[in-house]
Amino acid sequence: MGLRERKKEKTRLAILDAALDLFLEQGYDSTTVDQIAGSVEISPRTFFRYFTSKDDLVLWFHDHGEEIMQETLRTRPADEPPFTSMIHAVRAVAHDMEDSTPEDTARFLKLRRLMDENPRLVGLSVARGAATEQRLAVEIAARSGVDVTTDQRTHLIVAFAMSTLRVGFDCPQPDVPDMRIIVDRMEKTLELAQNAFRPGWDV
Amino acid sequence: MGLRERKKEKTRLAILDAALDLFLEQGYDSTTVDQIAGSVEISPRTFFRYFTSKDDLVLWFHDHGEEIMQETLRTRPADEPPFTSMIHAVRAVAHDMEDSTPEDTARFLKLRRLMDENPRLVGLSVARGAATEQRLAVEIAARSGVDVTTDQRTHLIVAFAMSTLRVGFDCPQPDVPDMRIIVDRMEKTLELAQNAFRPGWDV
DNA sequence: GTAATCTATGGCAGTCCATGACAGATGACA
DNA sequence: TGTCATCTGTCATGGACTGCCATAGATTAC
Repeated sequence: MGLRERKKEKTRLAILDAALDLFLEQGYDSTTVDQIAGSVEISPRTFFRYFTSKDDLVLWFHDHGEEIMQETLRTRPADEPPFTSMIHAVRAVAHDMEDSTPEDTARFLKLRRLMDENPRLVGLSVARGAATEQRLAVEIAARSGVDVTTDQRTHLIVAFAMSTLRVGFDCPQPDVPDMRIIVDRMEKTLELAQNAFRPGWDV
Repeated sequence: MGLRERKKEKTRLAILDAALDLFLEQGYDSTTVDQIAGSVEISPRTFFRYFTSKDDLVLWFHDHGEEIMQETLRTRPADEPPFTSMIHAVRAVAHDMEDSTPEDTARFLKLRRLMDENPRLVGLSVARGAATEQRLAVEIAARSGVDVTTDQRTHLIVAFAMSTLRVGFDCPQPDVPDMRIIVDRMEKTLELAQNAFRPGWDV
C-alpha cells in the first residue's frame, strides 16, 4: 500500500471523525460542508471527492456490512434454506463489529447517538438498506434458481432478514450502548426472529 | 368548505399533476422547481408552501396510507394477535386504492413508473415507510401494554408487516400495471407472508 | 355594502449543497 | 531526474430551500 493510498485513507477518516464530532456538537443540519472541510484543512471541493454527499458520511459502514453479508452467503451451502443463510449473514455482520478497532467502535457509537437525534438520518440508513436488500435478493434468487423479478417469496425472505437486522441495530435503545450490549441484543433479536417462522417455510 | 380551501386543494393537485408529467417527460433530476411552478403559474416561493420539498411530491400518498393503517388498527379488537391486526391494516391500504378515483389511480401509476426509473425515489419512499413503522410500533405496543422502547418483539412484528407491504407494492413488476393487478399481487404477498409464520407466534 | 382582518401569494436576497472545468501540486515510477 | 498519473484547490455555476416584507385576495363583523 503506497504512501498515496495511506494518505487518502487517513484524510478520509479525518473527515469522517471531524464531521461526526461537529454533528454531535452543533447538530447535523447546522453543520456545513465548509465547516467540516475547514476543520480538516481541505477545500470544500475535495470533501466531495471523498464523500459523494454530506448524507453519505452517515452511511460509510453500510458498504462493509453488505460485503460481509455477500461473502457469508457465498460460503453457505447452496441447498441451505435461504432464510437460514440470511440469518447467518446478519449474524456475521454483528460479530464483525465485535472485532472492529476501538476507533471504528467509537465512530459507530457516535453515529448511533447522531441517529437518535436525527430521524431523517435513520431514514437514509433504511433506504440504503433497501438497496442492499435488492442486491441480496438477486444473490438468493440465483442460488434458488428462481427469477428475481417475479419471485415474491425471495423478496419476502430477504426483507424479513433485513428487518431483523434493522430491528436489532436501529431499534431505540434506552441504555447507553457499548458494542458488547449491541451484539448481545442482536443475538436476542435473531433468536426471536428464528422462532417466529414455521419450520421449513423457506425451503 | 370555503372557496379558499377548495382553491388550495385545486392548486395542490395541479402542482402534483404538472410535476409528475414533467418528471416522466424529462426526468426527475432535470426538472426544476421553477419549471414546475411555471407550468402551473405560481411563484417558486409558493411551491414550497404547498410541498415542503421537491422530494415531498413523491410521498404524497404515504400520509393517506398511514392514516388508513392507524384507523384500521383502532377498529381491530385489542386482544387480536398484533401481526394479524397489522395484516388487516396492510390489506386495508390495498383495498382503499382499489376504490380511489381515476385521477388518483392515474397519479399512482405515474408514480410507479417514475420510481422504476429513479431508485433514489424508492429510497425516499422506504425512508418514509420507516417513520410510519415507528409510529405504528407505538400503537401496537400500547395495545399490547408493553414498552415500545424496549420490546423488540413489537418492532419485529411491525417491521415484518411493513416489509410485506413494501414487497407487495414496490417489488419489481415486469407487467404493465393496472390497479387491479397491483391489488391482486398484494393479496398474494399477504398470503405468502401469513403462511410463513408459526401459528400463534405473535400472541 | 363597507370596513377591518386574516391569509395566501410574490419578489428578493441570501445560504447551502453539489458539480464541471482548469491549473497547479504531489506522489509513482522508469 | 524527468515524465506521467492522480490528487487538490480555485473559480464559476446552478439548483434547492428559507426568511422577510409588501400586496392582493378572501373572510368576517358591523
